[in-house]
Order: sequence, then structure tokens, then C-alpha cells
Amino acid sequence: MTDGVAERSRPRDRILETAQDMFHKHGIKGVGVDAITEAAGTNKMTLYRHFESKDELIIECLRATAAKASRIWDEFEAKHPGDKLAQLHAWVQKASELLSADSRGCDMANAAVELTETDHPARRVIKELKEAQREKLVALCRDAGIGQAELLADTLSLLLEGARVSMQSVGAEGPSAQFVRMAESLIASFRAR
Amino acid sequence: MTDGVAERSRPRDRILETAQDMFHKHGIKGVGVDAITEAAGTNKMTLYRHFESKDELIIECLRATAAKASRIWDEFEAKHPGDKLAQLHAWVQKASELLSADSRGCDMANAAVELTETDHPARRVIKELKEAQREKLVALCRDAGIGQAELLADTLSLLLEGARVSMQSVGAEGPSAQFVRMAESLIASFRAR
DNA sequence: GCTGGAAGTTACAGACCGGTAACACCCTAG
DNA sequence: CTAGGGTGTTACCGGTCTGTAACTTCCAGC
Repeated sequence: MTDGVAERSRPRDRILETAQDMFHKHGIKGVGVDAITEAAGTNKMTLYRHFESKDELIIECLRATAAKASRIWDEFEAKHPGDKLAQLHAWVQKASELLSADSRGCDMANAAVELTETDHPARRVIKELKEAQREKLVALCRDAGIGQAELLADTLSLLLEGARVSMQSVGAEGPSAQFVRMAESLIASFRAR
Repeated sequence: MTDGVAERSRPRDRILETAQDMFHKHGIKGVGVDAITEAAGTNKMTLYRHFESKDELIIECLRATAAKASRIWDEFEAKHPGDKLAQLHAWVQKASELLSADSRGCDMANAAVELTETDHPARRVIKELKEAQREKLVALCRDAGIGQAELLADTLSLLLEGARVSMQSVGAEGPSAQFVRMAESLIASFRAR
């Protein structure tokens, strides 16, 4: 029915995959566990046998999303082995593609917006994962031979984060449409210094 | 008790102000109408006499927030009458101050993240208000004599939007800490063209 | 074929949600 | 003094939420 999830995988995997998808599309507080299990072709009891709470499921979803993002970084290295500057341009290109393909932005940032309780267990996970991603981009910039690597990486981060959230407010024809141009001219300007 | 809202204003104003504050702090779906009315020192019936639904209240809150932001723009004109470039720097400065003062970001962007239903009545309001703000910034850049005014305005928009959402994920010590430096060097670079 | 564990089913608890009805109150304008 | 509108109070509706209990069914490994 509303599946799209491979029918013959194990319930835990189906739940995780379905939850990722539904949290992404409808937001965390916009989806109940009943809806997830139904879409995953299973039931609530099975969910609670594999995840001790909805919060725990949320955290597992965020980790899974981060793992997917990590695999994309591997593609950069595979396509441009050793050429860090080419990988940086590939990062810009990939970010732009993801912007075009989907207008619901970053799951971790969205989760941070939704989960406002300062002691929510997902918040520390979000922070850890985001910091890891930041480190990766800083390293990439540095290895690409850019002087102020941290500053470039942080600027690119903010631009992308901004593009993703801007799309949700004003759509794809807003400021985010110029993301590639902004990012590329930024990189050029940092390389010229 | 949990007030902070002037006790002797009219119920409608107290509700609106309290709702703005609570939506901002805890998110829209994280606050029920009961909690709002209680904090505003009134009751649910009175809320529904002034607002036909929670959605309507949300929209009024967003409009009120935008109106506050609009008043900040008036300050720029008042402090630097006619000097658009100084006003642009004041914009950067003010944005930075707001970043330091509060880590819950932009109410409209946050609402867009939370309200995922594509036909939610608040979404068109968010888009309108955000587009109006964009126009203001573009006009300011253009009147400051900058060539590619749209591009600068959009870049600054994304940087600020990104800084606001980044703070919610990784805190004030993350990439957003460099916002002023990024914005100022951007402006300088655009002016040099 | 038997057995044990994973998965499905049904029902429910307890809380909270947005929204409404009915009625008592108070305060101000006439 | 009185009338009436704005406000407060209480109780309620139907729905949804996370999470659990008790029980049945299925299926793979022996």
C-alpha cells in the first residue's frame, strides 16, 4: 500500500527505513508510531520490541541518516582519489543536487528545531553528528590547500544550512537557487588569498 | 506566576504575546492552547473568542513577529538617515546581536520546518513575509550602491538563516560564531567589484 | 513433527490535544 | 440602576498520542 519499503526485509529494518522517510517528510512530531508501523507493514508491539521508545527510534534514524551522508563522502574520494580540491567541488555539486531533489532540508537540523527540550536525548546526538560533519569539511578544505580552511568550511556550512531551511520557507526559487554560484565564488576567493 | 506578560492589558494582547513567546521557545507543536492561556492568565474560551483556531493564532503570531522585525529596520533608517551602506552594516551588527541573545532562531523558518502539510494556511503567510524581508534587504544592498545587489542580499540571507539554524544544532560555538566576519568580508568583496 | 522464539493481533491505560456548550460573573456605558 | 458585552469557570466531546498486557500465529532449526 503506502509501502515503498522492501517487503521481505526484517521488521526492524523496515521500521527504521520507514521512520526515516516519514520523519523526514512529515516531521518528528507530525508522525506517530502507529503510522510508522502501519506503513512499514508491521505493528506497534514489534516496534517496541526493537526500540525502547520513540525517542530511541528517533536517535537511530538520525544515526542512519548520518551514515548515509557519510557514504556520499566516500563517493567523493572514490571519484577523485587524492584530488581534494576536486572533491570540494564535488561536495558543492552534490549539495546542489540534494537541494533540487528534496525540499525538506536536513533531518538533523529539522530535529533540532522540533525537539526543543534542552535535555532531549536526541540533542546530544545531533550535536555530535553535526560536529563530525563539520570536521570532515574543515579537513577537506585544509587538504585542498586552502589557507583559512575553518572559515571557508564554516561559511559553506552556513550557506548550505541556510539554503536548506530557506527552501522550506520560500521554496526553490528563493535565495537558495544561487547556492552553487555563491559556494563556487567563495572557494575561488579563498583560493586567491 | 509564569507570567512576564503585563497583567493589565487586554486578554487578546496577552494571549498573542504569550503565544509568540511560547511558540518561539518550545515550538508550535510543542505548545498546547491550554498552556498558552494559562500562562497568559486567562482561559481557553477567551482565546477562541478572539482567534477562530490555533492555526489562526499561529498566523497572527507570525505577523506580529514580522511587524517587530520591521520596526528594527526603522531603527536603521533613524540611526543612519540616508546612509544605506551604514544601514547595511547596522543590519549585520543587529543580526549578530540577535544571534547572541537567543538561540532558537527565526520563528518563520522554524514554523516552516514544523508545519509540513503543504496546504497549511500558515505556509503562504510565511512565504509572503519572508519574500517581503528579502525585498527589503535587496533594496538596501542596491541603494547602498552595490552592483550585484540581489546576489549579495541572497547570500547574506542564507548566511543568517544558516547561522540561526546551526545554533540550534551545535550551539553558539559552532560555525555561526563567525557570522559577522563572513558577512563583512562578503560586503567588502562585493563593493570591490 | 516438535519446539522455541520472533512476529502479529486486540484491547487497553492514561495522558494530552483542539475545540465547544452552558452558565456565572463583573464592569462599564447609558 | 440597569442592561449587555467581555470575561471566567467547569465540564465535556471525540480524537490522537506513547506505551503495555495478554494472547495467538507463524516459521525455521532440530
